[in-house]
Amino acid sequence: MLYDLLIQNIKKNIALSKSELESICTYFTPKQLAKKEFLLTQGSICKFEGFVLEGCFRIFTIDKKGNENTLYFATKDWWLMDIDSFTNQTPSDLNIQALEDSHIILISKEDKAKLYKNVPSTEKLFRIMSQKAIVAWQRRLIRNNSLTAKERYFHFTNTYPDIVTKITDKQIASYLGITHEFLSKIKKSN
Amino acid sequence: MLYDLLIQNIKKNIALSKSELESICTYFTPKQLAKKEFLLTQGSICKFEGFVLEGCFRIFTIDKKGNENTLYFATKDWWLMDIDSFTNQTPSDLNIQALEDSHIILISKEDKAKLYKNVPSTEKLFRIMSQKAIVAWQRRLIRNNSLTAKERYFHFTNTYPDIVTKITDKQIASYLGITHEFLSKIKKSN
DNA sequence: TGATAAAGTTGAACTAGTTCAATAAAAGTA
DNA sequence: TACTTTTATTGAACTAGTTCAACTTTATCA
Repeated sequence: MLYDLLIQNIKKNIALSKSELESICTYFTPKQLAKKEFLLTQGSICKFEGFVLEGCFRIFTIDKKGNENTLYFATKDWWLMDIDSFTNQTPSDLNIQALEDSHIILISKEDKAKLYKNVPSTEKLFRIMSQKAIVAWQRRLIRNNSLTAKERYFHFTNTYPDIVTKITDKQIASYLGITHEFLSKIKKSN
Repeated sequence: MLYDLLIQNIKKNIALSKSELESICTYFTPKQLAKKEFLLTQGSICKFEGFVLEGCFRIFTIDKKGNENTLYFATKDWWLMDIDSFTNQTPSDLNIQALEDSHIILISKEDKAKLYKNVPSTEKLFRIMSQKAIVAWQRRLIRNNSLTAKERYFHFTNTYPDIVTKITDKQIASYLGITHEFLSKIKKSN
């Protein structure tokens, strides 16, 4: 079923009743995106929180020098949003682009508020999810400061072998914080 | 009063009743730390979540090469913990050290669980706090990848002028992800 | 107060990673 | 199928940041 993956994702974080899980699902609506299509562009307001059922996305910024900086990739079972823009309804710094034909489910800001109200245990759910995300961001930061580009590259390919098959080296480089030319040299050196 | 700062901190995130706020405070116990004293050391389990009333702390790791990597500094009005170790009661990767005589309040894992149960709105409070933290970590990561060391140094000193007065250049360097020798050269170059 | 440790500075040699430009390979499109 | 655009590779010159070592300044504390 459409919402099975979402239910499994929730269950990884918290034990909820069947009726709670079913209720949560009703707040999400499906959406398809074609390859290269943008779900969010820098400067616009993030009106949804998304969850990937199928496909792959890249979440990235473009800085003043024109360089792309990839924050993360989201495939099946990942969440998708600009938390800041979604929460405060302010212009986003992020771009979210489908890297292949993709299938997601979305919840709007208004429905998210209703969800918190009508299914109070979702507060705990999203608290736990957020706390796990903090840990992941902290670890990424430490890796960026303590590992070489080569070590980071191998950490990435070992940790996300499934994502690696869906993205270009240029995109990996923008995730690792190096130029794609240097990534090419890293790959050759081993 | 002892808990005024905590109450103000909570109010920045969520509107709670006076009784809820007072109830929350009862779960926290005060603790003093002398300069250089550790609240948490790498390998041990984080048994508390802390909030700084006075003083300054450094949260850092030491990697395999022996290099220190500062995750953040916490002064008055900052939270203090290893979320991962606290949540899962697993050995911590982090060190938390007082940089001056400090005054904090702590809540244990058991009391935090009781707090969530007895004051359900704290789920929302900590969800909101966690989401703000994610935004901050994401921005830091983007800055690290898109700014030069010199730009990061000035961003840090402009953003946290109060913290700068309490820490050494060596500690700033370990936060910026550069050597202290290079930081010294950055400072001279301007 | 003086002694000792720690932090900060400086310079020279080095290296990880960048920049630019040219070319090759692959993917998208008609 | 050929044409165009994007991605990947490679080399040479460069630069941001490191390493090491010597020295100076500032904290610490008995």
